[in-house]
Amino acid sequence: MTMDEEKKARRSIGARRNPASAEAILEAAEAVLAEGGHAGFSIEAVARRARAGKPTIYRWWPSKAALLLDVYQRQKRFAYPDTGTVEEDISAFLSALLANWRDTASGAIFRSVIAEAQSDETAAKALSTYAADRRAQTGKMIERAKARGEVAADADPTTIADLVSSFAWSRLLTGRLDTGEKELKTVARIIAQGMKEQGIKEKGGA
Amino acid sequence: MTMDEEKKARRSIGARRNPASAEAILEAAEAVLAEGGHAGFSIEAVARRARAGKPTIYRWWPSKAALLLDVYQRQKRFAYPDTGTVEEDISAFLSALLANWRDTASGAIFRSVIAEAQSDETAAKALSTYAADRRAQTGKMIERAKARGEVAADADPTTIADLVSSFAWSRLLTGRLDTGEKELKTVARIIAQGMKEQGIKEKGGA
Amino acid sequence: MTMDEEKKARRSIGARRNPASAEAILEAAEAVLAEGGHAGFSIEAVARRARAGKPTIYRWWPSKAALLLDVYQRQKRFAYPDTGTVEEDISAFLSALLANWRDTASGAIFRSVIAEAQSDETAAKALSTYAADRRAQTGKMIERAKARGEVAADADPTTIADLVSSFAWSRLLTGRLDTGEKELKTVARIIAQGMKEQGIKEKGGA
Amino acid sequence: MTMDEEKKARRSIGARRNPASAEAILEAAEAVLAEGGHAGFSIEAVARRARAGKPTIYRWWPSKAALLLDVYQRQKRFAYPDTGTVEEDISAFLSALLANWRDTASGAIFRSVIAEAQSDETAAKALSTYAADRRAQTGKMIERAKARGEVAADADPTTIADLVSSFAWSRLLTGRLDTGEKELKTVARIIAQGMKEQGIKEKGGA
DNA sequence: GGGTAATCGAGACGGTACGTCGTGTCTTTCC
DNA sequence: GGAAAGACACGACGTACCGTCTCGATTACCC
Repeated sequence: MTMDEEKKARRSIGARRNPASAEAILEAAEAVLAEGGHAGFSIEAVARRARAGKPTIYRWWPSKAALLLDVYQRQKRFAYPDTGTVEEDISAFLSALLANWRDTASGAIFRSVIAEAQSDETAAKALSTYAADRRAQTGKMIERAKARGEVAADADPTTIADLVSSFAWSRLLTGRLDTGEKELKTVARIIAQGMKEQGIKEKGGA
Repeated sequence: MTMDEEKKARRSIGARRNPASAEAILEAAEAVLAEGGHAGFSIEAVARRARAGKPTIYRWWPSKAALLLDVYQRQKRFAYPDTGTVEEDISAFLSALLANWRDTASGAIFRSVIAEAQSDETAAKALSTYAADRRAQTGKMIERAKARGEVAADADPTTIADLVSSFAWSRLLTGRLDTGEKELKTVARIIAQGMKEQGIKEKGGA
Repeated sequence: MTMDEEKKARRSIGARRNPASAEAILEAAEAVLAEGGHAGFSIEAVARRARAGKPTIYRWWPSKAALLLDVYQRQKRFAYPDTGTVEEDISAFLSALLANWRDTASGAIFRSVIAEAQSDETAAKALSTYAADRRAQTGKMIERAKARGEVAADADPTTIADLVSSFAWSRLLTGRLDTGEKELKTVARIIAQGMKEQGIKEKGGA
Repeated sequence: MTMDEEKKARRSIGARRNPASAEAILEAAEAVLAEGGHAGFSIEAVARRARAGKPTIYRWWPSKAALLLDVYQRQKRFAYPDTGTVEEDISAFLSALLANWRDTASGAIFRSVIAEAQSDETAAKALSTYAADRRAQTGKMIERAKARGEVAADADPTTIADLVSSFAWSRLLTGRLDTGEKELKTVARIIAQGMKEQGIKEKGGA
């Protein structure tokens, strides 16, 4: 079936987008990225692998960044942990995130998105939006903690979330995804500890 | 002077590196980056602008990233603060770093370095070495705090330094260098607070 | 017209070779060779002059020599003589060949081809193929003579053809294309005479 | 001894040419040519192999061609055969010449000289002189035959010699030095036979 | 139900940049 | 002043992709 569909070159299905081609291109892009990393990722390589014409790609994705983003969107997300304490939540979150990046193509893909965003305006905007959304999601962990009274009332959840994901980004971008559980726990503990007294210090410091 | 010196093509000054060429190449690299951004930055363009041969560049800088890093370090003039408390040290450090990235070309340059490192293996290595060095430098702030008894004895200075610089990287890479002083202070406080109790928790957790 | 046609950059005309590009490249190659000689002949220079991309040249001509050979064959307009006797055929052939080399650019071009073949393997192959083809063509003169009974039945036409063209090559390579008709006739006579008795001797020698 | 002399870098021996360097350069040039052919032959490669500085080479040999010619001159020549009949003389000469080119570095060297002569004026002149000298030498074989009455009185020895060596050149330049004895004998026979009747035909043809 | 229009794979096109090699010139240091 | 050493500006090498194009075949939609 898959064979019948993909063995022979896909053809036009009339004056409209062929979903099979779109699918094949996204899959090929993911595979190319997983195998060769950002360095080996080129429209040519994707077209070759997808047995698609370059113009077909350019028709639907105006830039490398657009394709990259679409590929990243296809990646499925893992669930946010809810362990009962914010420290363990953070630790589990970091552990799951790094493992996901390490064990699937997501890591390579996200690295590419970030890299692309440094020179491509569209990618930058998309990444910015995406990151803000993630921070909001991650912030919910903090808000839960706040509701439990684990965290100072005036601590900003998104700033804390930012701190957590910054750490993960940094490990991704410098190829240190094999961070041990112990270090992750240390980081989680620092952040969790730091949040507690937040309010008191704020008053005193101002 | 500059004219007289640079008008005619530089020549070899014997079997050793010509500092004038090195200087011209770094200057040209900076200029090319400033004008065309990361996208327009190529060894060819730098060579053209510096009136240098490509092999001269490749002789001294094995990769695009190595050159970029040199340009970055050449431009960055940056003093590590020593205020007396680790919280203020971190806050001042972040504030100065982000301001430096925001107000000079060095932010754009460092973004390029990071982007480059995502596709080029030698670039990754160069960045890795550089980042480790920076962590060690930043770690000294933490060690000073430790000596003063501000920090739990078994807190790892480089992990803390990593957390601090991760935050800065993340702001750089997502174009949020205009972070307000207040937020920086918050971040500094969280980390500083978190470090205090580190030891106790570690014992309990182990 | 030529202006209108060539002023703007040629484009692809679909997934097939663009004859206009091929033509422009061959013309440019000829011009470059005429102006700079073998020393100044480079693929880069041809591409520049033809306003063609280097890959377009490499796509169709695997080596410098292949391009040179095409230029040579494009320019050489050359009819094999058929005078009725092999001696006069050879004499006329040599005379016409040397005159063609002397009076047009083709001599210089063919010199380049031979020179190129001494260092480039693919060039050597290209020349080898071409030379074998030429020997076969020239050999037809001998075969006609054989049919007329002018030549011993077991004389190998290609060996004879080789002897004839060797003489021409040697004159080309040592810049002695102004060989007088008389000497050419002498050479033709020796070879023609020598062929006659070939068979008898061969028997005796074996 | 050779070790002691060559192991350590040669030094200047004062304000005059160091014969050891000249020798080392010529030997290196020969070796490079033998190993890599004309393609691998470069002043750089020779300098590397001879452990000599490039300027030292340029000081004494103004061009690649000059060095090449010097290398060729160093090759020792084989003796001209004198078998008693011109046909066997020619056959033996061709056989020895091709074997020499095939079995020693001479072949590669001479190919290079010829190639170089196609673009370098100096080399062209030197080759021209050398070839004329060789023709004169080879011509002596013919003159001996003439004295024995084997050859028509008015046959020009150098033209015949030219025909013979042309054949050899052609085989060298097209990489066909493994020509069998039989074919060489055929060629020798044709030329020898052709010379006999030379005079008679000349009269008739004129 | 026949013409039009947009799609598809394919791959050539003019370009730019890659990283390497060789050129011939230069200068310094040592003899 | 010769020689080793090696840096220098230059420019060609052959390859990889870029983004654009034109092609011929293939439907779906609209008159």
